[in-house]
Amino acid sequence: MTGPRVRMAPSPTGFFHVGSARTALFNWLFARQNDGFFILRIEDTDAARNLDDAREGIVTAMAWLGLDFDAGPFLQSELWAEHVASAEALYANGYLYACDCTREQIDERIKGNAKPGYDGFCRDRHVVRSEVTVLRFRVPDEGVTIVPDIVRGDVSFPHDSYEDFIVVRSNGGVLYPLANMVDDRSDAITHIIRGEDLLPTTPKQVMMWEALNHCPEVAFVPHPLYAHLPMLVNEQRKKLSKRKDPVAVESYRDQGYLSSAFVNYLALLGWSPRGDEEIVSRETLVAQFRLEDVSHSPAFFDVKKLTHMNGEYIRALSLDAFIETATPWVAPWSNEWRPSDRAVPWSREQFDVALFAQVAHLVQERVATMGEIPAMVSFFFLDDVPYDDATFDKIIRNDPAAQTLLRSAIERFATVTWTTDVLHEATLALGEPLGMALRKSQAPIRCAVTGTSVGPPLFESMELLGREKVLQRLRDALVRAGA
RNA sequence: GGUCCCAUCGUCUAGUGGCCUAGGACAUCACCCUCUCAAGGUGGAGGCACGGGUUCGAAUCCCGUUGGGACUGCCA
Repeated sequence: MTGPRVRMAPSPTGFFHVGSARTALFNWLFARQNDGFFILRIEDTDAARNLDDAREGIVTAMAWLGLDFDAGPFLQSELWAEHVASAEALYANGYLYACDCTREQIDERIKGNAKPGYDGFCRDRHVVRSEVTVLRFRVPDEGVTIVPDIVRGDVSFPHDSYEDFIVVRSNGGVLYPLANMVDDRSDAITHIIRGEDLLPTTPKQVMMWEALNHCPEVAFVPHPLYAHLPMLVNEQRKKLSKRKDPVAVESYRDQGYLSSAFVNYLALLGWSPRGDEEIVSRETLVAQFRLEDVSHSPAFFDVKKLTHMNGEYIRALSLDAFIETATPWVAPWSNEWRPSDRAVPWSREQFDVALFAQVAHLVQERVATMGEIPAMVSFFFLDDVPYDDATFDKIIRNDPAAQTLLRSAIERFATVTWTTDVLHEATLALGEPLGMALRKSQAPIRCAVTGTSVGPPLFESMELLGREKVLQRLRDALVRAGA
């Protein structure tokens, strides 16, 4: 295995962030294309945030996205001893020094300073380590650190813009920049592909990586290359916020976005396939993806476009595949997995699998997400028609002509041959004496039968629903209208 | 404030000095199709932030301005 070694290192929050998903995807594409090795590592160093379910959530989301990893998931906390050993090596070789300043003391001291941040007060005080001292990294006073970045080229950071940052907490805990970097060393990571928000802290890691390579007791590890991906932003052009923006991958899955469409859309954020076609297979993604081609500017996560693409993917499904895919949304009780927090409007007894199979083709081309299906077909399964009151008033209650048409429809439909075509012709004929074109005459019937003015083709729906139910609904509508 | 990143239609992007009268996609508008709604088809409107250079020639290279963003924790 001579290919690159990459890793995805999400922190365990309650859900999988779309930004993490995009980062994971780009790592995965890079690894798969180059016969590389992809590692999943969960950054659970901060004990307060450590959640037991988080690991399972991340693994589940990765599986849904179809991003398989070659090793892991590892927990960063399990490598605690190595982090400490690396910190001790840095300390022993003079790269770290102890500091017993409190936040208050520092703030007081630097109040008037032009440059914010720690002032290096303890650099040469040889403070004795204790449970109140932290370990700080001695940042060179002059010079720059260069971050080699595949996306942006070499980025140079002046040392004097960095304070002597804390590496080890007073309680002995090793902070993220070191822990994360030590893990990358032990995993022999060759390419660090992550969000641009990490770019400013990268020089710290580069400095410490180099320092470690200079420690005689530490094995030399060649420096990795970086690829900082452009941020995913909201409409306000701010970094996607987990509080204000819809960023949970799980919620997109629950709403009925297909993972294939989701992945395809994610790939388009900061990258684009060759040619004019944006809907491309996973294989094409793997074949064409280039880190060098990743764009430099932030990308807005546009749900509208995602939704459109999802509709295209749904329509491209075979009818059988569509029915199978739809099952969790229409018959959640029959599946292992079902969308969370999604109640179906009908009961298990009311639902009719065979009928749904016949209805499916009518809705397949009308929905953009699987979650839209129930509302569109509920009138097939519900005993009481789910009337939309405003529509009912407008189309039937306040329209005497519509009521007249309904009466004649009841009479006519009682004897007519029960097929789509005949129903179509009959409705056309019913409207003529009233001076109603078909688009006008079908409206009250549609409203009476389906409860609303929009939906699947009416006459096919009526055929599938059956004569008895249709006639009953027509009569009920008149009663409801008080006519 | 400091450091760094970024800048093509409203949005995602193609474009790597002449193929650009700037291409595609989403959104939007119009028309067609049509039993509603979609889908589909056709067409339209819409962009190189600004100012200087470099060059025979700049969306493309350089500088500056402006604008946006990220980071700046004993979080990750």
